[in-house]
Amino acid sequence: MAKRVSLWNAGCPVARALDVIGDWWSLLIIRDAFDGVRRFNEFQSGLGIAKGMLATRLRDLTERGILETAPASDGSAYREYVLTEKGRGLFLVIVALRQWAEEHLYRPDEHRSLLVDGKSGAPIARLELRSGEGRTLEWSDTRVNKGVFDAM
Amino acid sequence: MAKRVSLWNAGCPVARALDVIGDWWSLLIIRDAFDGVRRFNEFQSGLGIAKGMLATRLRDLTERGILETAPASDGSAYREYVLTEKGRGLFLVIVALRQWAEEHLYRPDEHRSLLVDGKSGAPIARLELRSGEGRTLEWSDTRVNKGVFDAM
DNA sequence: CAGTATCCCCCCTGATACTG
DNA sequence: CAGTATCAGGGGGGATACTG
Repeated sequence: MAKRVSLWNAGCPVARALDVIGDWWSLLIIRDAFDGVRRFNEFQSGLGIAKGMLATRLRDLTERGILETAPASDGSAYREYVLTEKGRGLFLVIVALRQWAEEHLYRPDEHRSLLVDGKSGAPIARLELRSGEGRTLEWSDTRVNKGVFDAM
Repeated sequence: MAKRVSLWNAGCPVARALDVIGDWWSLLIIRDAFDGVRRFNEFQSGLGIAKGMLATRLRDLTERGILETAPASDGSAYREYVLTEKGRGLFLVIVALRQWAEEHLYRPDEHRSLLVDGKSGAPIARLELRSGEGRTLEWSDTRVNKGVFDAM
């Protein structure tokens, strides 16, 4: 973020997304926020990030509308950082990363945290790509329409 | 990648995934690979990345099993970089990023590329989180089972 | 606890030149 | 075209000290 060259205007949503949350710390902060972390020091000690960096990241994410600050829920004098609706929209990105890592980055016997259905406790299903009508698609069944979003 | 502090062993699949593909260029290279880019110079001119950086990134991604090299398909003397099965597994990560950006980072009238069903040309469906039995879930319906060993 | 302010190093990254 | 080598800078990011 705040990098020399921005791909914000590249017309590719992937590039624009990475322009906003594509640095190494942001998604980890967001992941922690999904796990219920709200306070500065919780983020700091949990991530092992330098305080200055964390302050910068929290400010950036807030400016970009992914986090917002709220008065402390426990009545203390400090702010809490919570995900906005826009921020919560990143949940599927986190899940996709998690599922890929589970399938390709772990040995079967390795211990890891697991995302489960809150009620049943059963693991959630693999994300699937579907057509508008609900057919399951592979990557090779898709194609990218370059900028053909004509001026309606 | 190759950063001072690695979260590889953190027991959180998200952290481990970011450790491997969490830098800014990697996902853009992978996105281009999904779009059919295979040659060094195609990546270089398409991304505007410095040649040295690109060489490093391609090497890293190859070492990590996300890309592999193949002899040029057109008979020329050079290598091509193509996604492995592990690399192709990142497609849903790209799609999730794309969908989030489309929903939260674009004005309705803004020009952008579009991922469509290769046959019908219709846009693909929004990814959905589902329980093992197929029920649609929200973030708030889930919980993370911390691994046995590591905190996080 | 929740930051801000400094210092400073290292490495990411770009630019350029060189090679096969 | 497909890289490698080298140099230079800027800022990411850690450590520490300081403040309310």
